[in-house]
Amino acid sequence: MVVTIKDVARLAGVSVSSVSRTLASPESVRPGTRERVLRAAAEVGYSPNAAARALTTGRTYNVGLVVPDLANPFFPTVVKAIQSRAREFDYSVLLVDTDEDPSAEVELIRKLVKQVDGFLLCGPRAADEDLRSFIGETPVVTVNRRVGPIPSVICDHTDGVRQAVGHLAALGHRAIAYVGGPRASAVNRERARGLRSMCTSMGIELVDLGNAAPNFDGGAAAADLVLAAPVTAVLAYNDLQALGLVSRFKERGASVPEQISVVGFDDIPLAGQVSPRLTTIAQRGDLLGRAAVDLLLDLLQDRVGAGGPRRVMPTQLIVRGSTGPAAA
Amino acid sequence: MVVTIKDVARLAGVSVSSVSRTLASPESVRPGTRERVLRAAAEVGYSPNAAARALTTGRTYNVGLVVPDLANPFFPTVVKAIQSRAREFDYSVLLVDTDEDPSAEVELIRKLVKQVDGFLLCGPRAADEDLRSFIGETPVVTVNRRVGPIPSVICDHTDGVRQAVGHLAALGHRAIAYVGGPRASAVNRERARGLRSMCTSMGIELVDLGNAAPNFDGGAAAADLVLAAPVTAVLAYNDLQALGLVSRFKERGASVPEQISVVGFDDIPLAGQVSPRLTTIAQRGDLLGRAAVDLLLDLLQDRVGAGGPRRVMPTQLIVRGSTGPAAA
DNA sequence: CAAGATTCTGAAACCGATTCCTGACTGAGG
DNA sequence: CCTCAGTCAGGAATCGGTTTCAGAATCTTG
Repeated sequence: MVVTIKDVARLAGVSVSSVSRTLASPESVRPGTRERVLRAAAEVGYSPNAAARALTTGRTYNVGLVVPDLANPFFPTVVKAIQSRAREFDYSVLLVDTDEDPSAEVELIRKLVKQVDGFLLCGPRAADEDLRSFIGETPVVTVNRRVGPIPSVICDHTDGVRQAVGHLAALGHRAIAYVGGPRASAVNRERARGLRSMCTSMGIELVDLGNAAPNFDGGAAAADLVLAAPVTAVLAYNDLQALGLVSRFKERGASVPEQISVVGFDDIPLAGQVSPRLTTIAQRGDLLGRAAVDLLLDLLQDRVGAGGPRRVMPTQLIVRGSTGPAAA
Repeated sequence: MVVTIKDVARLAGVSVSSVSRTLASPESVRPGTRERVLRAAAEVGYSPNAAARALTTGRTYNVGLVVPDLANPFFPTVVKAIQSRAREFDYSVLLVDTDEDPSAEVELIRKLVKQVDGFLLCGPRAADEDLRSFIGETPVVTVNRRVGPIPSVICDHTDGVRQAVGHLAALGHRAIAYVGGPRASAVNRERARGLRSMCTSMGIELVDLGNAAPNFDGGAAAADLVLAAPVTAVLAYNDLQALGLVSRFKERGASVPEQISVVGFDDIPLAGQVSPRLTTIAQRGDLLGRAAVDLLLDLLQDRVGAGGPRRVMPTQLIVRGSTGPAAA
């Protein structure tokens, strides 16, 4: 049988109120009582029923975590960090994978709204107005996306792009291509925008190759477009794409970085392990996840964190073997 | 304000019981009433409070999902499948990543036990007796591990090993090495055991290189051991290790598969995309996850599935470029 | 059309906690 | 020794649903 607070109360010879109080704020109860209650609780192995607690307090101690695609190695890093940080505060994580589907995303959030105290939306794909519709209803923190007044934790992608373009320019590249990610991805839009303005200001020609799937095959498919374009370097939306590019370049006999330089995004674990090792713009998924949890928890406590409702994390260009001087 | 069942009842001009009934079993209520209730519910945008429901029914509609390490690309596949299958039945997934720590695993399960209807334990690392201690307390399904009478969904790793050894033997290999995974991994034990018996019966010499970390670096570290051993082929505990092996072999100037053949395990997405493409023993994480959810849900309905409390999924050797005829 | 069978509906108990409110007890001070 | 303030503990209401039970409404049937 399940043991409830009543069992503990009976065993300790006190009322349920006293048990509840003892567990919630031990100092509000006399030492003798406290002693007996704790002993009784330990004896029967009592642990409170989360549903009952949620019902009275209105707090579930759950957070909803929404990711577009767990198969993208960047997200597990974030999810791990979120899960572990949330646990520290006794919060559990309800995970939802939307498979890059904006409408599924909205629907799933709707369904979960009563089961969680708030949401962490990683790279949400839904439209701004849909996301905005949740404000007021439930606390939300977006990760790597900025939507109006919604608190967010983002990486400074613009700065990352700046570093990458600077790096390529220094290597003598005068024309570079960009392989885009999902149209619905805010990160993609921000990178593309940053890239345009950066290239313009540095006098570098930018060839936009449109949107490709944010995975290995998407990159491989785009590789031939790159080779057909008058460029000596290519930036990919993420590392998986970059790996796909490199792989297809090899097949086509285009050597990296001698003939073409490749820059990825994210610095997934494998990026530094393949050959050639991938030059990439790193974002620290673990820091991102941790900061997102902290921000959401601040929100839940009604203390808007000292850092305000948005936090920006640095990005860093990691130069490895996939970039080199521009081909003549 | 939040809308409750009372608001719906008032608006529809019926009692809360009728609203509850209408939503739970529409056929038990007169069409006219049903009509009004549904209209009212839609109008105010009612959705039931999960905590309240859990309190009365004793069912949370949550399942606990425990994985050792989400960063291992095999697990996201499983998690995605589990999440999506669970959603079909309106179950939510509480995700826990134990970071390969057996004691954390037990502790986390304990903490979640009141919040879920049951657990899915993917490749649990805890000791048999610890896992057994949960039986009776809460429904549990283990994935890729068999513990006494606990219902489980596993891949036929022994058969996978059989296929791999047969493949290598046919290629003329007479001595092979095995790079092990985590000591706490049941899959590792099963593979090692199957490997031993298979090699014995086929007259192939097996060199056990002990346990390595189940990731790229673990494989890279083991590569030198492999080269120092009198073998012409190596089986790794998983694909990440295999990739690490290949990478380090390249650095050492040992060509794959000419000088040494490499076989991985799992068939993670990248396995078919690197060069040389990895020969590997595939296990379908998606099928595994889906079957695990179905089994757990059967358990929760007290109908032990037609397939009984254990289900075995096939494994399949995928022959690609990393294996070839044994070096002379 | 009345009586009995059947179908629907509403009132109320209940799930397991939290928390407000009140009364009992304690100790201090006069 | 009595009063009063302050501390501590218990009773009861409450959260938002589900479900049992009994009575009301409807339908059959003779």
